[in-house]
Amino acid sequence: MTPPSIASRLLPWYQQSGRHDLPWRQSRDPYLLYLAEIMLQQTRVETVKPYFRRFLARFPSWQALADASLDEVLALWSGLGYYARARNAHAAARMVVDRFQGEFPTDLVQALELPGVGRSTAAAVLASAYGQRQAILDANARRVLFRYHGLTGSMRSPQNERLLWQLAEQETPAMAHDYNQAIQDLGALLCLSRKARCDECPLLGPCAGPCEPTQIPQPEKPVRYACFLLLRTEDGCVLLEKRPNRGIWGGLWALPWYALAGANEVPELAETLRNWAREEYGLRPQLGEWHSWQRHTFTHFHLEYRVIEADISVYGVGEGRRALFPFAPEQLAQLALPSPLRRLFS
DNA sequence: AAGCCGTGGAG
DNA sequence: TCTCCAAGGCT
Repeated sequence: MTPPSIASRLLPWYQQSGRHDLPWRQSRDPYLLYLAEIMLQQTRVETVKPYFRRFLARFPSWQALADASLDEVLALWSGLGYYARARNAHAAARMVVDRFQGEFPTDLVQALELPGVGRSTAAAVLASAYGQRQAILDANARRVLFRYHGLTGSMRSPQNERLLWQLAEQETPAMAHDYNQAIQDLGALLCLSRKARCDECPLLGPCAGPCEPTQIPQPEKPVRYACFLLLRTEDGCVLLEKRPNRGIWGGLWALPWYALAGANEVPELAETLRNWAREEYGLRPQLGEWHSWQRHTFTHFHLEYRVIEADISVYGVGEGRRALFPFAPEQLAQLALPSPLRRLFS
């Protein structure tokens, strides 16, 4: 007892009610479509729009992106999050230029060789850029297919994962480009995760209804504590260090991060910080004002941090184990900074 | 396979 | 204030 195909009802609705004004909707440029797909991973459309505009203006082609420094790429990604996407996009552009003759692959297997391009992203680009019949399975398509076919259990269970991909392939018509956009619009506009607007849905009837996947209880996020050292030189520069490409804020510029065991004040914390600054960075800062506690939530932990101001009179690069670089206040806006630091400096 | 990787809006 | 979650992919 299989329900009728989704496409027959979905496509007319899409023509009428779809989001046809999105900046990447009209183009068939593989580079532009690729960039949109990467930025949209785990990220809302409205958040992406201004980043997409700026990024495309500065890096309008594979070649432009490949020629850029990673530092500048990250600077334009700053605030968008999941910075591995930017590092991967930079590497992918170089791979397209060097290995694929400057063209996004037309073959799914080759597209999957690009770092940061998984099955759904590759399929989305091949469908929209080249008109191929390729099925996507993003959060929207997942939710729509899950409900339409009345699935039960967890969305992410291996069984449902296989089943959802199978359904995605099965439902995707030859006009995959329009269908892929349409099912994403349906998920974003009507088939919402919390309150599905079934009364307006073109799939009402054959759809099994707004059945919900069984929620896997998410483990509580642990809280970590830290203080950030805001070091200023006598000529007003701020000292920043480049974070390693792995881990939180990979490749971005940040303040020295001293991990604390807890939120409780330690009597000798100032002395500890001075010793740490000397051993790690070769500095002898004069500590100043504490900022108030702030909370920043990452994917898998909360960070409670406070900034402490500090002045240094003598500064030389390379005196400690870890390098710090001075930046004048007017330079900071152009840097690849994580959001909390962009706020701090603004 | 499950943990890792950001951020901001919605409720 | 807090949790949830959004055009996922990598290790």
